[in-house]
Amino acid sequence: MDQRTPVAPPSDILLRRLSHYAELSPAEIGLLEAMPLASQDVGVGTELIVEGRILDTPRLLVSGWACRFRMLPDGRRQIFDFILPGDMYGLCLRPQAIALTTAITLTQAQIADASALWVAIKDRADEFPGLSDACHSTASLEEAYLLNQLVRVGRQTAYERTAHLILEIHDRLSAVGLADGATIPMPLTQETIADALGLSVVHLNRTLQLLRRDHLIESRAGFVKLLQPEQLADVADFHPPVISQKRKSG
Amino acid sequence: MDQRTPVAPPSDILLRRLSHYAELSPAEIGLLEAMPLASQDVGVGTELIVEGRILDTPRLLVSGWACRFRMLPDGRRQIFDFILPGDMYGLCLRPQAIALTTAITLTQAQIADASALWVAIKDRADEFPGLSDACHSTASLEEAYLLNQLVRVGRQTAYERTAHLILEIHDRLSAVGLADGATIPMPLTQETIADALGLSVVHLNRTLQLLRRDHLIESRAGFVKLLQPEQLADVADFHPPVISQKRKSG
DNA sequence: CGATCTTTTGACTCTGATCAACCGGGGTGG
DNA sequence: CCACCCCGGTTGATCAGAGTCAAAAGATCG
Repeated sequence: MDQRTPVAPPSDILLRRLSHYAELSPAEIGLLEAMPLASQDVGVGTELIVEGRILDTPRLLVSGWACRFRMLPDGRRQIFDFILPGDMYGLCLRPQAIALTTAITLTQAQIADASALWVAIKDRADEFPGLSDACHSTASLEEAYLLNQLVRVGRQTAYERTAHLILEIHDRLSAVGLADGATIPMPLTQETIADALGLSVVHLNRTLQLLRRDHLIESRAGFVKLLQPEQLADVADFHPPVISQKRKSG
Repeated sequence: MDQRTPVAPPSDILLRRLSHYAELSPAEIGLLEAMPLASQDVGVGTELIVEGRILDTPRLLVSGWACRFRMLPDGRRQIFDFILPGDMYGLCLRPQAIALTTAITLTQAQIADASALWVAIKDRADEFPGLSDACHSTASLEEAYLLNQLVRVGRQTAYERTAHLILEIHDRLSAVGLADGATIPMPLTQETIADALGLSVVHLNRTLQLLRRDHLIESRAGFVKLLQPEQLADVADFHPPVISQKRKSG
């Protein structure tokens, strides 16, 4: 029944994630592990961020999926980005910033407080250079995803957009160890995906069928498998975001 | 011939801009005025930011327009946002961040170095709280514009998008005193606007004609006039971004 | 006064939206 | 246990918004 990640301390997924972006010292790893292990369960549709409120309670999405979005008066919805397991939200590098969008959970989810991490990189950045770097990297990534989203929605065809989004999600889930090779969980309804891609549900459905018929993806009950990642990346013009200069050369 | 802003020190436009977001102390105003008055002239198509390069040279666009964009391999272009007079660019609150997009000038432009401001808010934020606040606000605004852009392009019709963008630009130009009431300079070609709105030039042209026919705007040689701003805001569902809590109440 | 760029117009196409109905599974309540 | 219902996915038919192609008409600029 419960399809959430098998029991693992909240710090685990975050540790896995941040390690990708910087070398973490034992002290830093210690800090992550000392972060409150208690995580809270919330149901579908829970508001994680409320537009207009001050962003002062950094949190970690331990499991489950969420999204940031905006509604138009007549019910049209645009999803800006997805918040995936291991992502932090409700924080902003700018002090006293207020939330520009609302965010809600799209599945059951577990959330944990991330204030400790926040304090560490904010007030004691020099003690925790790795954490600081890694958090800055995740902020850059978020911006990169937003730009990708804009290109998808603004200039790509339905076919390209869909492929591109799938690749991006695969990339992100891989980074936190939630991809099983080319197979990723896909708990989103087609309606949700459509609202992210700026398409109608019906058209998205047909586009997915096309991708399947072209043997680029395979999808069954809550999962998507990338059959030919290279071709897919080719049609979508997908490039994993580059957010830092290579530090090691030669 | 030369339609740039009448001679005014570079610090002027920035001062006008930042004063909107925070009370500036005499010391802070002094700092802005002491910023190198020398501004450099550059032609159309000059690269202001190069994707992949480290963002370490904060600059001020004193006059002229620019944009950030990305190209697809087959020539399609998505413009992410516009850089207007009084905007800063080439900086990032995150240290050692690398540019996620390229930016080029769309008109002749004047640019000035903004390192002084940068140093002030970065290393001596407590001495310059107003400047610091104001700069953070502009960063938030940039993000808000990006989100607006996504809604336009993802969920609005051509008619709505066009109206929305015009209103946003009017707002931004007003903030730096470049709007003459409801009339704003519009140095962009329709091709450029189309690339921002995710439309074809032909369709944008027809959409503009519709807006004119509906007496919502008027446009002539390099200028646009908003004839019925309220109606326009209504069709576009336009709301000026709110990026800070009201500080004064009662 | 050409040459080039931008805007405009016309005709046609097509991608993607809309409307409506149906299917299938899982939960629920009688 | 079964009927019902609701939700999400699928299909079909039709429509319309927006793209494409092509060319003309204005602007601008050496």
